[in-house]
Amino acid sequence: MKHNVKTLKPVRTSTHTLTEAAEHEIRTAIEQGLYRPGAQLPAESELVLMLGVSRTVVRDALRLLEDEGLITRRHGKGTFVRSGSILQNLNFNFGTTEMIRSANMLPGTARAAAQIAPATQDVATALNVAIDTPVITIERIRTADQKPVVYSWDYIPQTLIGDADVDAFKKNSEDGSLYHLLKASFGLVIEYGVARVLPVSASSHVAQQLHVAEGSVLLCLLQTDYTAGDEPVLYSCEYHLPDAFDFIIMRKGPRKMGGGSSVSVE
Amino acid sequence: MKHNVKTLKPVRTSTHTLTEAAEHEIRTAIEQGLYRPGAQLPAESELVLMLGVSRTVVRDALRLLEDEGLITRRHGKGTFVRSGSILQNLNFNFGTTEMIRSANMLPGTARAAAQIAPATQDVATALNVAIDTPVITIERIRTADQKPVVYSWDYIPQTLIGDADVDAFKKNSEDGSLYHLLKASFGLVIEYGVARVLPVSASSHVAQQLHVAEGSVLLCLLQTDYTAGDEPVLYSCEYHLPDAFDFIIMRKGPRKMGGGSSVSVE
DNA sequence: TAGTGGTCTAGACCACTTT
DNA sequence: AAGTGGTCTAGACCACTAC
Repeated sequence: MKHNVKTLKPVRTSTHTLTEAAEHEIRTAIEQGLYRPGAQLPAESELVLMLGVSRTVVRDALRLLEDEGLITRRHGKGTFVRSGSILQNLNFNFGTTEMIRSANMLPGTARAAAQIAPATQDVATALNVAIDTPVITIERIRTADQKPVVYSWDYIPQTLIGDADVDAFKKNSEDGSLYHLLKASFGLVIEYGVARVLPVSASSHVAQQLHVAEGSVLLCLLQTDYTAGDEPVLYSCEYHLPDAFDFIIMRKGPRKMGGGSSVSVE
Repeated sequence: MKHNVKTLKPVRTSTHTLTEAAEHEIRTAIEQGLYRPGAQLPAESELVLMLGVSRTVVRDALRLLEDEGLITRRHGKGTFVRSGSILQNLNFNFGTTEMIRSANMLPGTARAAAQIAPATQDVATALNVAIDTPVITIERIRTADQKPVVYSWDYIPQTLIGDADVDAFKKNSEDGSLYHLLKASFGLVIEYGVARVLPVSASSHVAQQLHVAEGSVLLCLLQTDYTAGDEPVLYSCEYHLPDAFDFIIMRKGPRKMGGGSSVSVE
């Protein structure tokens, strides 16, 4: 067997680990059609040679792609490209804009308002601040192909932001990602979110914003986003039209709960 | 620093990896209160000594616990026990029974019926069989503390089961986990599930089963469960009372999408 | 028997946090 | 400077799947 072994070993920088670089290369190869859905990827040992990295790096990269649903690995058989990659996957924390875009629709904002208001009980609890603490409050109607699909409220503690920037939020929130704004302007990097999902009946106010009948069924996503240090940064309440998207969740397990072991921590 | 270093190195068996054994030990130590919420776990290097395994095993075990939400790891600081562990976590694929039990309620079945019927379009698509293929069809009303909370339909291709076992399903489905039955009786091990979550309005039939008004808002979970070989085994349609449980999802990211790298796959 | 992914070791160096 | 978790290496052996 011959292979084009490349040894373009990258320099590890603070922003790119070898694993991330390897993952990106494999993903790109798949997306460009070098490995088609259903096809088998080179063996891990091959990838080690091709990428010039250790097997640990290759395996970590493949694990990322597997978590994402892009590939599957089968013991003794090989690694294969998945037939249909799963989108709208709630296991990943993308914003509404990105979600609409990935559905091949045009994202937009029909209305955006930002102000500073005292935290209600729910908001205060979610953000772990005292009730009535001032929070940046953003109300938005998001559209896909000009049609309203999501009505949302976002809350950010003012203390995390500093003053006088409410307008920046209003301006930014019209087109873009809050995540990006929080990172770029305030150095707040969201690491993960915890979402509650529940079915609701549209109140007259919400119904009006989304152009549906009062009492229509909607999906409500209540989400708190945290930094790596587990500090709550952003609380969101989103009302989704049920027809607009398919929300999908990959559920691992059931877990093989380990029985008696003989290793001991004390 | 002194530590009770135990070197009870377990034998790796086909059912228990070292990683699983280590994970179980650490989890047990936490659950028994040895490490309380907010407290710091021993450093990875300490755990290596205490458990008598390599750092790889320790890290893999900690990763499992982190995915589960039991601990958090902070670069440069340490590993800590989470304050409140997250239950009803939709990232994991437990059955309704287990879910009710973990909410400290008494699980039960108000009604269970099993029969063989031809697959409808939806069922056939989900299970990747031809339309009208015979499938085991199970209808159930699940109760928590005697109160109906979930109305569900489960579908399993008959070819996976062999004949004449419909009654086993009826009998078993009254108390227990389909997952367990599938594994114990037919060797079908579920590795993961893909769920669609959507809000619905209760039809008159469903409303009657759950003792709610017609048109009430319900959460519908449409889930397909797969084996390790990505073969669909079980398709479920569950209608949940919105008040009964809080469904929670941990969402990773937003991802730091890697920019240009210099590793090449070809 | 050969090839695959899964597990595991022992050790190194790096980046982040605290003292 | 010391301690932590994060990344990476090189190599070994195991378990599963095919031929």
